[in-house]
Amino acid sequence: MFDKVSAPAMSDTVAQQLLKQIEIGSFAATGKLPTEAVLAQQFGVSRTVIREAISRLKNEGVVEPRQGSGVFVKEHGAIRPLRIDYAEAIEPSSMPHLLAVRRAIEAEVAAEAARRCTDRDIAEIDAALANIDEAAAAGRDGVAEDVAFHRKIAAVTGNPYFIKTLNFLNQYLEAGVAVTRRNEATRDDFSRQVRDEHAAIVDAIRARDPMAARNAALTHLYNAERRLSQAGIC
Amino acid sequence: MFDKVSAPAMSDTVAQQLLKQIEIGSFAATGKLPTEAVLAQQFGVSRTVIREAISRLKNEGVVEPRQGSGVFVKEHGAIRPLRIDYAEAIEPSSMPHLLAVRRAIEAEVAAEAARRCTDRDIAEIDAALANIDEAAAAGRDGVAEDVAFHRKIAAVTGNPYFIKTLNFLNQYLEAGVAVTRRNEATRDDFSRQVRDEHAAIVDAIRARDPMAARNAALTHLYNAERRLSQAGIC
DNA sequence: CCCTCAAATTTGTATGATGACCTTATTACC
DNA sequence: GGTAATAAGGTCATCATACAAATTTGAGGG
Repeated sequence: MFDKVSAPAMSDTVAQQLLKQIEIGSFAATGKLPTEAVLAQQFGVSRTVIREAISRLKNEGVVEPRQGSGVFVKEHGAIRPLRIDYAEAIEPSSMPHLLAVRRAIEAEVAAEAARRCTDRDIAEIDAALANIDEAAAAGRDGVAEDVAFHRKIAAVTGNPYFIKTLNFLNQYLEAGVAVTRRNEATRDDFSRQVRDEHAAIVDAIRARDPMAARNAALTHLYNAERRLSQAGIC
Repeated sequence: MFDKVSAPAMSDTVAQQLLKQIEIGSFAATGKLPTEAVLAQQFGVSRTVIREAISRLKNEGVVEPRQGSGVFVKEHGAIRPLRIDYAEAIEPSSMPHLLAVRRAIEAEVAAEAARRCTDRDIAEIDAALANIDEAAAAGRDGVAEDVAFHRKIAAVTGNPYFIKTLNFLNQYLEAGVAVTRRNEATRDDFSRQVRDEHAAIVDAIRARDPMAARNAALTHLYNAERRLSQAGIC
């Protein structure tokens, strides 16, 4: 019924572990993976599972199997895009990891925004903040306004990669965020807490205090994670 | 250059054709694909090939196989990977922006590492740090060792997305890092400064002090940016 | 009508075999 | 001795079969 419970899937875990080893550089010496038979023995699974795992890594452009020769790790001849497997990303266990990345970005975004923001930027951020309250007052969940608020702050940094990265992460976090906000809407203490945290970020930016802004953003996202876990998301 | 000639690879073509049929909506009626056995017969291949093809579509989030039930097409649309145009990324003006993203990640990585590291992790990080000195003593630039050091710290966080993101960023920053390290090697004050900054990060992690680790990492990367600009990179 | 439970269906995994292709070592020839 | 042809072994690609695990289905009993 609920897609979460269904699939630990051996080939998935093997692919994950292999990818991790590759990224760490375990096979950097030879530039190629052990044979399928050896891997099967190491992982304690059949060659079938190993082959499916390798097939995925091939599909992702991480490795290139050559018939008769071996499975070679592809050295980035081409720039490899940052891609996160959807099935893996929506696993509850992945949520804290994705949130950690977002936390890292948002913290630096806040600090950078505090350094570079103009008076006009601050006014726009204030407006975005007010929009969240309006949405709440209107009975909407305010997910879009919340996203817009954070996006506005990212925009004032003038760093397009912050925005890109956050947009990318939001693809995976969106569902969780929506649930949290719905959850927050039903609890006054949560709702007020989020408001205060947002206000703290804006205040620090307004004061042009990068350190305070960073800490405020960190606090906000640590608490967001806590709220998520209390909501049973992760 | 012409690596394509060798392997059309049956599972690839099957996956392509299946994807096309799915996009056309051939299975929209039932919402699920025919059984693997039927597909094998239709395509005139073995079930192995069908399974590999389906495995890829699953990996791409197009379908979701459920044991005992069937292979269902996921109405969920395309997740867009994070791509950065290479020509844009290597422009000097982009370098500070990419560095800012890296700074964000590294700071959180250091904090997280300080929280979760075991004694053994610390020993490995120490070893990675020593490797940099060894490389320097041997007259090498130590780029690989420097990268390995940061990667090791990222590894102890247990967060695969940190590693992925850093690897992704390194694709673009690699060149700049190499130049900086060569530049550092020629200036004792730079070299010593980098050593001290690295040591500060490790010390904070050893002390299990997330805040200090974050600040040490931030300092390191702010200074790295300064050194880059003094070297005329950006 | 509903509940239980067993059979049928379907994907997941394991195993063995064969072919295609590559690498390496050996051999034969000059 | 050097070089090219050849043989041997290793490795991935595919196939075929069998069994396990999970789900769906349907029959039977209350």
